[in-house]
Amino acid sequence: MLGLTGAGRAGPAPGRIAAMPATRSKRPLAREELQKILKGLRYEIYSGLRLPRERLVETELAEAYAVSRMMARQALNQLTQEGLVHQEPYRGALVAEISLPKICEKYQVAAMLEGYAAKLATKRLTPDDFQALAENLEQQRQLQVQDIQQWQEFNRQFHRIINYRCGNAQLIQMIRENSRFTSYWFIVLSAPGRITANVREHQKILQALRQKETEQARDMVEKHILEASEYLIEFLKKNIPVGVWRNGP
Amino acid sequence: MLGLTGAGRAGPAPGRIAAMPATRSKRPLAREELQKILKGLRYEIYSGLRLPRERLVETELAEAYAVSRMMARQALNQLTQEGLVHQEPYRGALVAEISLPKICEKYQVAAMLEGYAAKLATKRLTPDDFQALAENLEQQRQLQVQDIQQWQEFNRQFHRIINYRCGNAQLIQMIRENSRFTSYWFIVLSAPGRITANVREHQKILQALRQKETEQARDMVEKHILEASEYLIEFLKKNIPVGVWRNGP
DNA sequence: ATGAACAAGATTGTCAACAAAATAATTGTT
DNA sequence: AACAATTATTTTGTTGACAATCTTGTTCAT
Repeated sequence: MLGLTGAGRAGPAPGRIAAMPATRSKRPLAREELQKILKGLRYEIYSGLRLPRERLVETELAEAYAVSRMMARQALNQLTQEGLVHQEPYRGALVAEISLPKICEKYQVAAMLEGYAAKLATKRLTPDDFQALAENLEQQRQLQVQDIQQWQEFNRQFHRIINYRCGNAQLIQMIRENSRFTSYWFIVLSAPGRITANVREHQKILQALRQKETEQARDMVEKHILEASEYLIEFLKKNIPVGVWRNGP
Repeated sequence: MLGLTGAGRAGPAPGRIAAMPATRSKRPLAREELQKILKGLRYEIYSGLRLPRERLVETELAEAYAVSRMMARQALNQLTQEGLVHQEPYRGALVAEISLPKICEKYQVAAMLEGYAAKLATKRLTPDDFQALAENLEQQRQLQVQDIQQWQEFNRQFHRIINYRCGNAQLIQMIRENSRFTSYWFIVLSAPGRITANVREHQKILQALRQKETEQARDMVEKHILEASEYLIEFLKKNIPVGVWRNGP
């Protein structure tokens, strides 16, 4: 066995002057390259640039993103775990199919996660948080109907304040991963008229949180998200975007 | 763009007689090798054979499991994503530290997930399922106090029947991943005396499910798991196993 | 024509050698 | 002897070549 025994993590290498002032290293830091191709691919898939069932050839990706094939490979593995890509041995990777039932499931999970987060948060929200939430709501109310982009940002912020006060890092992690998916589709929810309803629900949620009505707060958040998702599903059924299957795997 | 356009997934390669009857291929099918080292490492970490902060050197693992270094590498990446291993660039991999707060979080998440699953399951459980649940409970009741291993199996089965009827594949997946962690620690719960209490709670849960009391079923499952976890935490506080930190990162 | 055998090309999976970084051991200086 | 600088060793990260597999295109017998 090696020297590093138990707790004694040897500090930074003792004798070593910082020889290079700015040029960190010759190698381009593959950690960042992986993030680059991951972000790029996620964007391309979510935004519809890469359609479901489209092939993702390793060499092509490697060239397109100017990374090694191994990096592309690793990125594909990661995306497979995230559910965006489907892989089969010796047959390569395709953009995963998105089906209406799958979207429903994702939103159901989101409702569960954020509802529980709200329940936990009732015991941990600070006066500062309530202040921030109230200000956020006030800004939402004053918003014009056409500021969809802006409202979306406020909406995300509102939920984020609550979620991040749940006190459970695992849960926060799960919410973040899940909402990587849902937040893309959320844009459709911003149909005019739907915004005012949302703001009203937000107000009720804030009220419940203030009065420490844990179960009520949870119920409200759950229903809030489920209702919004039903709206989205209804919309999608009428107006299916490219690459969404009605009843997929 | 390549040939594989749209839906037309070409079937299995047309002309090719099954030349080799049994010997599938020369290569040992690395897919299975990866599972081998993954399972082995998970077991070693969970069972305490590998303690937290212990170094996991790629070459050593490769030799120990008779796989290539790349396989060991891949396994470590996977385990890092699962949270069992901690990695730092150019410094290697250590067994992740387990802290009491982390265990609490995992159980809280389990309670949320399975509670919601129970809620959803009330609308989908079939008469056959109820039959199976009732039989399971009967067997639990007739169990002797010392049959801890056996009872654990029944307990897992009971919850599995409910969870798998939630109708949400995403949720099932999350439960499965989470319980990879919790199910190991669950063994401690089987303190004598605790079993009878558990069986009583199971009975109440079954009753609520039968009467389609969705919210009540959910509450009960949540409390059921949280209570059990409190018991476990209490036990761990007094009798900390090697490799569990009281307040870790 | 139809469809099976075969060959050619493309793509994925794996491994081993090499480069970069970190850690440990050694040497030299005060 | 204590500390800094250097060298050596170990370990990780990456690249490129090669093998296994799948896909496609062609040929040939029926």
